[in-house]
Amino acid sequence: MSTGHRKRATIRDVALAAGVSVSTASNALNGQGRTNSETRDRVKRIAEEIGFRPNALARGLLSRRSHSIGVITNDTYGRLTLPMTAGVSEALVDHGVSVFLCATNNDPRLAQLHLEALLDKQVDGIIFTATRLDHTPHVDLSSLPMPVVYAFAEGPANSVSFVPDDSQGARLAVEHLISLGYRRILHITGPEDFVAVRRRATAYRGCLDAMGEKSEVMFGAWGEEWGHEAVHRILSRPEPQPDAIFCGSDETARGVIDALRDHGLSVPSDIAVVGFDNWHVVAAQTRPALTTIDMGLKELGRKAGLAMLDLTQGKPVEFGIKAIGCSLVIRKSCGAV
Amino acid sequence: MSTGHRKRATIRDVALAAGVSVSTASNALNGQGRTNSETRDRVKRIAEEIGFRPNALARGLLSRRSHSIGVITNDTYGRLTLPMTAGVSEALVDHGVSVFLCATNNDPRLAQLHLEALLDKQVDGIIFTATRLDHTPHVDLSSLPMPVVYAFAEGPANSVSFVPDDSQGARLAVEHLISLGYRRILHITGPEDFVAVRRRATAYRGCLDAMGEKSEVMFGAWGEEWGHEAVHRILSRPEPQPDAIFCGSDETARGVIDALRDHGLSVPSDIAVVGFDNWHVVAAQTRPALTTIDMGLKELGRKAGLAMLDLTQGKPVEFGIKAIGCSLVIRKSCGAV
DNA sequence: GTGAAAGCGCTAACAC
DNA sequence: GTGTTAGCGCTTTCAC
Repeated sequence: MSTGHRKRATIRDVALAAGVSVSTASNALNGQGRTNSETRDRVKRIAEEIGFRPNALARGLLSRRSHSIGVITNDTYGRLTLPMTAGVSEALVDHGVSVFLCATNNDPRLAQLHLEALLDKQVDGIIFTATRLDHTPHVDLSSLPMPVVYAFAEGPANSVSFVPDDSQGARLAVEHLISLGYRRILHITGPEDFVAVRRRATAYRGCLDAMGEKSEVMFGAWGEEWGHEAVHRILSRPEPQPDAIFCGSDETARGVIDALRDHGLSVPSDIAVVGFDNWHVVAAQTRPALTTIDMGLKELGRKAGLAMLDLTQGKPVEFGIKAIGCSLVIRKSCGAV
Repeated sequence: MSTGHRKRATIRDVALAAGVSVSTASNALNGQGRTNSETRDRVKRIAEEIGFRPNALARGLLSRRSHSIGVITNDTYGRLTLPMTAGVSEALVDHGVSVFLCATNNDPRLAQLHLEALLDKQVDGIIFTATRLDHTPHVDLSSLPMPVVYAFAEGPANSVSFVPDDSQGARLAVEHLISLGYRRILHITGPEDFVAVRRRATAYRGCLDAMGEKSEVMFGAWGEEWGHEAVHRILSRPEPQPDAIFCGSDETARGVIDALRDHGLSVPSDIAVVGFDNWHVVAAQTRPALTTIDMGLKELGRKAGLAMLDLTQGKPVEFGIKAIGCSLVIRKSCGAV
């Protein structure tokens, strides 16, 4: 059985077979310079026949563009990284750019190792990504010989960053509840030291303030357990109870919904619930299925990829932190028709 | 503010600064040939000082080794791919090998595009990965000019493949139940057309047959909903009821546990439950937390990475499909102390 | 021990 | 239009 480890055809083989010089072959293949259309077609046909593919290493050496970029992430689990990286990759593959994925596992040594490998490989740019917006790289990205883009992370002021618009996402959720007539809306969310948590909470308060309604935020751990605990707490205090709960994560929302059911309250007729993340495995399987906010991570990745493309091509790119709009996904837990 | 886009130091700069020729600098840096130890140290020191890093493109062009490999996956969601790729990457980063991640999204055009980009970039090898063992690549990997390794996928007989040992994993689960005294063990699992589902079911039946106990397998869709439905079905038939349920996925197990609770049965005192996957977001948050089987995906990725390393270095690698052992993770739903 | 020269595969000036 | 030449950054004979 052929292992297929035959030597690969080079442009010399093409030139030889076509009876032209290497440079003519190159010109013909790349449509550069003046080439007789007949020779050009012949060269192209022969290249196709012998399965010639240009060596990107050689090209890169000359052009100083490797057509590859690196994505550095601290996320091994993949919930945020993979959709985002898929978006990046999708934006770039049509331009022949491939993506090195480097998971640092929050280990500075690993981060440094990966970074050095990327630099050696002459990547055209680096995208830094993290599990939380206020996470900082374990390596110095401030003076690299190539552009750096931050995705789901906030870089320094003179950099290009893309983050989900947490404020707008929270507003989307709360305004949805308000439009359905809910007024006593509670916010159960994650730990206050997450910047995203604070932004969502602030936006939530803003909406209720504008309506002249009271607001209340309960900070806690991420996860379902906190949802249970929070519900127990509020149900054991005097009336009036909230008529809707906006949760800072789908996991918390799931905990909230389960706890409400345990207490004999039904969602959404007794209390409506909206989550945040649209993490399918959670949101689609709560009972009832969860109305939630989608951060559009893939699109965020696509935007980051396109910005990187522009940067590598020397096109002007607006600096600063760009907030990407979230969208509302309506399921049964609130507002389904 | 410096953008840092200064021209990078080449080996010529090092040679110039050290007052030696380029070839001597090269020898010194790589410890090749005969070099005066004093010159060698000087060259190395100067290289360090001016921040010289060898250009991997130039090196690769010469050595025909790019020190990069490609991972092709159809998984955009990331549950399986990312831990595995992290394992691959972890095994390789210390050897200076970086990993291109290519998500095909099950689109043949995209798969072809990615494959061509990888070939052009002279990757030293390709690892193919999928969301299910019996998924086939959308591109022809049979006669590539570099080695191919299959991870969580079964390649042709003359290839190197790593898969979880589904049979052993299932046995682990069932034997755990048996050792705890359970005898009427039911298996609620996924769709029968998955090879992994069939293997787990066969191993399950084998264990019960060996004990002289009856076995029963219920195939269905993956997901929690199927868990609910299956429980409703069994509880509405005549006695005797199972005393334990082995589920083919954590999601199904979660559905089963929730449904049992709805019916006033408690886990594990009335019925014990074991899952499969150890998908943290599911397994850790069921009530009670789920005893389940871990497929060791990261380790599987590491093994695949190491095999790839050997292949690229021309070392002998055993062909065929290697099954990687699963492990039992004990939580509250069965067997916790 | 060290350096000059050749060449990996490709592209871009510049003659012809 | 086409071919010759030079060179991207590096490693590797092979003289000296």
